[in-house]
Amino acid sequence: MNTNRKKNLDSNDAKEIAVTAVTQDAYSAKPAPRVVPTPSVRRLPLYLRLLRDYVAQGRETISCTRLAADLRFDPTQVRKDLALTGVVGRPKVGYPVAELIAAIEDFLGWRNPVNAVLVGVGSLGTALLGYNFSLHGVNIVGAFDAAPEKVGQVVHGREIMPIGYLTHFIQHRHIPMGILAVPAQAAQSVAEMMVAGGVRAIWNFTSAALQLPLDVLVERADFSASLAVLTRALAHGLAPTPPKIP
Amino acid sequence: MNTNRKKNLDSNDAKEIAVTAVTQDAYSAKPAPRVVPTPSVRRLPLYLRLLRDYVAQGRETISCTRLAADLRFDPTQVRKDLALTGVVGRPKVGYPVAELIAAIEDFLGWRNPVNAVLVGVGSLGTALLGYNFSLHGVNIVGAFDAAPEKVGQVVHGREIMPIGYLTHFIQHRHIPMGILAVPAQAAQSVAEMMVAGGVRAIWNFTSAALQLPLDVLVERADFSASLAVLTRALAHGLAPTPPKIP
DNA sequence: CTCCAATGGAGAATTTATTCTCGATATATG
DNA sequence: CATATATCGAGAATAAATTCTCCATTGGAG
Repeated sequence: MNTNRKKNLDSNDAKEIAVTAVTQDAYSAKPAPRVVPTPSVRRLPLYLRLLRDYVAQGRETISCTRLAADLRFDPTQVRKDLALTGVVGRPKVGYPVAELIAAIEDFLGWRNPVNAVLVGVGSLGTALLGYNFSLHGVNIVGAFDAAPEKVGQVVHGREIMPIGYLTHFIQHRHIPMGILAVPAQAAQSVAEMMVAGGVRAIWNFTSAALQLPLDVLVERADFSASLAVLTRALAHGLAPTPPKIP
Repeated sequence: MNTNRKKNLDSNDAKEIAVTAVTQDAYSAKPAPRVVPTPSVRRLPLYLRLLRDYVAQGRETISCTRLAADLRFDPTQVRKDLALTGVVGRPKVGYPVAELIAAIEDFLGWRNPVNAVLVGVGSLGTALLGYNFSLHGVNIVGAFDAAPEKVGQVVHGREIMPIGYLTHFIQHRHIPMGILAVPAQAAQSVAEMMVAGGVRAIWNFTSAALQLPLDVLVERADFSASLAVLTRALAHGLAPTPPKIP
């Protein structure tokens, strides 16, 4: 009964297709739709990965039929997802690969990485520090840990700072994102420090359910959800193999 | 149009509530529903985590109202999710905590862990080997890597074996699950080896879109999906802060 | 013992996501 | 130049997930 937040802006989204640049470029961008399905956002990186492969193979255009076949998706779903980026395809040809890549990166904010801090330099935290997420929209610019013996160590080029500095560091450098890789018991209090510093989003690798202000976006990344899907399927005679007899 | 696999058995699921053991236990199990929403399965571990906290606090029963408040979920959603386990609650009291825990673990198959092999002992693979997933339904019983210098090393108590042994190992020990933590370029070929060995599910930490038989369940665990949600939100003025004005 | 308030259960209603259908368009072919 | 066909775009139809509504039950208060 409460979630009427988009009711007031979903009435004017169907009447402004292809008004811009009808003539010259043919691959013209449409205004991006205002409301975006989260599952589509999650799928976009998959397209991106594949599109880069196509570039490596020298392709300049790609049809959604082909994309769908490679991903085992429904072609219509691919079209709807790609429509989010505003790139338009051409009949009989497909979408321009290079433009699509750029548009997806733009859409996801992956051309302008945001800064982030990571807290909890255990085995997972260390692994995360080892990745370079700058092509995925995130730069980890600080690492923190509660264990005094870890403070001062340098892991993957970053010196570990004490938790006591966390809030001030975030505040002072205007860090918008925190990565939580601490033990579950510590999660809530560390998350609160992050929020106190002004973080607007948290990537939560712990199994804790965080209690935070509603305007802080928490993305759950702990392993138990996907494990649940896998083990449940294996225990109960596996996913019933969608028959698909069209 | 094709997915009519449940149509023929959804007619007889509403008329047999609380027929078993009406008198003595009161917390009687109902027959589990046949079709299960995946989002619900993903949420079950969250309940489990919270329920264990409640046990630690000495609670014996818990209302879905309270659970929902702690998780910021809708109470009805909590009820529907818990109904999957077959545990029934009592008005004015709530659900029996201990029974719920057991029922969720059973439902997810977490009381009888399945064996799994892990391939790719890089930083992420090493971190995964360090976790003990046996309370989450999985025992990693073998680790493999392509790099000759890693083979023979012992990581978190497991000796790394050469990739060449992978298929035979899976086949011989009837391993139902593979964990993919290799570089994306190697993902497809390693996945095929796993499938050749007889694996029925793959936990895929790579960014590759695997092309495998449809009866092999692939659960995507790579980081790009959740990063996409986070960075897109941060780039475009964040999740519109659900106003919640009831 | 009777009434009240909290609660779970079931199904309906709504919202969200996916898939289907159709028409338009651009390229290739003859 | 005319025609056939692969493809996209949009909207409709379907399916899935979430939320709402109502009712029955239970324990506690008076």
